[in-house]
Amino acid sequence: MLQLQAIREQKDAIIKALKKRKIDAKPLLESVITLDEKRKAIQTKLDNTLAEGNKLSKEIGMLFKSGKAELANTLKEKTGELKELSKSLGEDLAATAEELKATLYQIPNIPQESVPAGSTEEDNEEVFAEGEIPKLAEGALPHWELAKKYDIIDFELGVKIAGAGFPVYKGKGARLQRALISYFLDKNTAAGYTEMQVPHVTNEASGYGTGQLPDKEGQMYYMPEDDLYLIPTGEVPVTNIFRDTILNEKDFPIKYTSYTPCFRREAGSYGAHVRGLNRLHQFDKVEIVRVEHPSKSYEALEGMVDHVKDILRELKLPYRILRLCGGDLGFTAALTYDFEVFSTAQDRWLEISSVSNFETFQANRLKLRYKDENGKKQLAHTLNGSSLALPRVLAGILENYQTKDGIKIPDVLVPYCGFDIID
RNA sequence: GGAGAAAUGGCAGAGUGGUCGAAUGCGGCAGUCUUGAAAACUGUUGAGGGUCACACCUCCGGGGGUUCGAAUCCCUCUUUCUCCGCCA
Repeated sequence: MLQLQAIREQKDAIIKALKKRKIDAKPLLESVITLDEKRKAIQTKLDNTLAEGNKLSKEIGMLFKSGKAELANTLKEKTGELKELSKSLGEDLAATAEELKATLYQIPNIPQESVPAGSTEEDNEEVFAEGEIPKLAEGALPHWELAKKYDIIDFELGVKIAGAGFPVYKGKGARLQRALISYFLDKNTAAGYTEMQVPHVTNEASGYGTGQLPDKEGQMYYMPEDDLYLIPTGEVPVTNIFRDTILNEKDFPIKYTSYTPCFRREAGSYGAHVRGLNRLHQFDKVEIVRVEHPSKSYEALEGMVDHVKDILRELKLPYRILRLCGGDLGFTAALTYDFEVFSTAQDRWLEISSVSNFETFQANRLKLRYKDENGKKQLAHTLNGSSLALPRVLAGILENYQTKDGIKIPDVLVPYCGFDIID
């Protein structure tokens, strides 16, 4: 959520910056300003009415004490009027504030300067690429066929138990998943991230805090009986640790990592690109989350990017890094780097990590602040990234490491797996 | 799931109808003292709106009500604790 003050002071600059997202924010911003002015006017009127009422009440109290009951009773009539007035003003105020909030919720984050303009993923900017794309033998298979051949992932069994998009990992497949989770967590904690285990469901307030609500309402599994959402990413519970929090400057940097399953309804997905592990309703992910001083957040973002690079290097997977264009940028992000692994057998890039700086956008919703050196409260910056998402890394490993003898396990994972080939 | 008790500032904990945004202690911050630190002493220290700055307004778990006036009384929801039941 953008800050009201920023909208008031830099309306035109914000409209211009939001054009990178291919949206015309002018009407929204203008109605924010109008609504805010209206809110203030009503608030002032209400405050004055209440102040008058408070004053009268005190006088009445004094009069009763000094035995002037008659005079007190006359004043009571006056307070009755004030009470009715403040009630209706209060209703106006609530309605206006609600409308203002609803409008603010519709405005996405301002893209950072370096974000390229553009509307689709075609316009994303490749900023880095590394790793050899392996030459596979004739007849190399996509991962869903390898999964069947070596009996390590059973998609049909998942359909029986839950539905499409909920695979069952078996034997060495399951062990490889667990190995990846442990390996990622070990890498993250070695880099100074504190491991957290968090709830896999969240309440509505948490959904609003990180921006999944109201923007992505239909993408989350929702349990009406308990008014809870299954988390679409560990970002939600981990970042919400800091909702309604005032930090001290010395608390920075805050670095957390957490392994969670992620649940996504993926309404509207279809086609070949959702085959196998490419797009699932439930998948595992290890997330890194940072809360930073605004002056350090881009340094932190680069640090996170380097960290993910390091992991992909160790796994020896060919990857590239994209800077997302305005049109592809998530609602809440100011700058996002996507990591993609090349799947040789599918001959396409698979997104395996997304690393973003949200600047103050989430912090404003979360009311996540810190006290600066003058004791003034400022919004902190939040960041997060996948480190890493499991299924597509798994797909990448299966496809790129296949040989005629079986699927070799990347060296770094062998100690975690306890075997070096799936055959 | 059943019975009872409770919810107040970073924490602990007073406050049962007006002068209470709230005693006191701890913690935090600043200062005095000290070579430095500790101790001691002094001061300061909740959040939001509003204002150039004041004034002023709101907030004592959430929502509603009684009253001229509510942290305090009533209703309701939520959460926590204790006991019982069930249970990984």
